[in-house]
Order: sequence, then C-alpha cells, then structure tokens
Amino acid sequence: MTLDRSLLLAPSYEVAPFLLGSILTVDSPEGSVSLRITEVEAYHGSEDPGSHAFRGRTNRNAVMFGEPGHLYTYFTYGMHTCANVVCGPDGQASGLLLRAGEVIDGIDLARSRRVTSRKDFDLARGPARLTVAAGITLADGGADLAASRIRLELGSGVANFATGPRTGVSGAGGTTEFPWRFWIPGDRTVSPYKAHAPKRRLESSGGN
DNA sequence: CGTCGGATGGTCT
DNA sequence: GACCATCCGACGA
Repeated sequence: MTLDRSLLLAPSYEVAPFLLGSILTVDSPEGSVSLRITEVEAYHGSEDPGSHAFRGRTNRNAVMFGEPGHLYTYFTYGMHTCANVVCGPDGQASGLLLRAGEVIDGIDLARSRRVTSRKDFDLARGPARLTVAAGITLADGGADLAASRIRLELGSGVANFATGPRTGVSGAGGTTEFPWRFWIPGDRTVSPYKAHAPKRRLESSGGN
C-alpha cells in the first residue's frame, strides 16, 4: 500500500487522529525499524504562533509549505532532530510533529541506537528520541513518505484519543487556545507533558 | 515517581 | 545575541 496523499490535504489538526496508530517504517543499511505512532502535535501556518511557519516562509521551513506527505525535519537545542509529516495543500504550511511511537519491528536495531533507554517503551518516547530510534536525520528533510526509504502507512485512526496543550511551546501557542497535542490514552510510549521552561536570564556583561 | 539545570548550535531579529 | 516544537543525569521521596 502506498500513501494516499489526499488523506493529508486537511489541516494538520484535523488529520492528527488518523495519524495516531499509523505505521512509519524507515529502511537503512543496518535494517528496518517500524513505529506505531502514539503521539503527535499539530502546527498550522500563519494563524498559529507556535508554528515555525508563523512568520512566513524561510529556508528552514520551506518543506512545510510544499506538497503533503513529505517529511519536514529540523534541528533544535543544538543537538536534536525532530520530524513532521507535512499536511494541507501545496502552499499551506501545516504539519504534524511525530512526538512518540511504539517500536513494533526492528527493536534490536532501535535499542542499539538508543542505548540510554532502559525500557523499550522509552525508545521513541519523545520527538528527538523517535528520530534517533527510527534512524531519521536532518538529511531526510523533504523525503517523500510515499516513495523513499521512509514510508508512512496511514491507518483508519484510533477509536479513542486525547487532546491537550502542546508540550514545550512558549507563549500563546502553548496554551489551551491551541489544544493540538493528540495522543493514545494509557499508552506507555506517550511522552510526559512538560510546559515550556523559560530560561532565567543570565546577568549581561557590564551590568553588574 | 517527581523536579531541576546544563548541554549546545542553527535560525532569525 | 536571544530563543528554542529536547534530553539526560542527579537528586529527593
């Protein structure tokens, strides 16, 4: 089954329930890893202050404005890579951040990539952990999820899902005004919620 | 189980 | 030069 791109044409916050329970498979020379997606967050263009696309198109976020069914990757906190599934029609920046998944195939390979995980449910529990476990890197930005080493098999959604404010998002985008975090209730692979932690300002030089 | 702080560099103002 | 769509280890219960 190849990915039906038309199922991703709606805004990401409408597509989100259908991405839960879907299967993401990543091939590599060492083998393949498959994840069952258990948690996502929606980001939606210029109306959404939490989105990378809020201030318009830039070199970094260009993929988000493109055709649905591609992968938008970004580098953050100086060391982590996160991945989104692009949604919405060409020209509209909408995406679903892959926040957590359950490894259902290639678990030995995933363990070897995530040696700090003590439990299997921790392998892809968190957006940056997920990319490591799956073997997704920054270079996979723009990958076509219908025809590349990374493939998405959309399911029919899950019977029950929960929603809430997005994790780690600062400002208005992190409030209940945008309850765009979606997860499968009771699943241990879902990451713990954390509010945005503002960093205390260091004393500037010369200030005394 | 929980909270807390440091790491570390690209991106945009 | 401030701000991150985060993770990990340390420590306390």
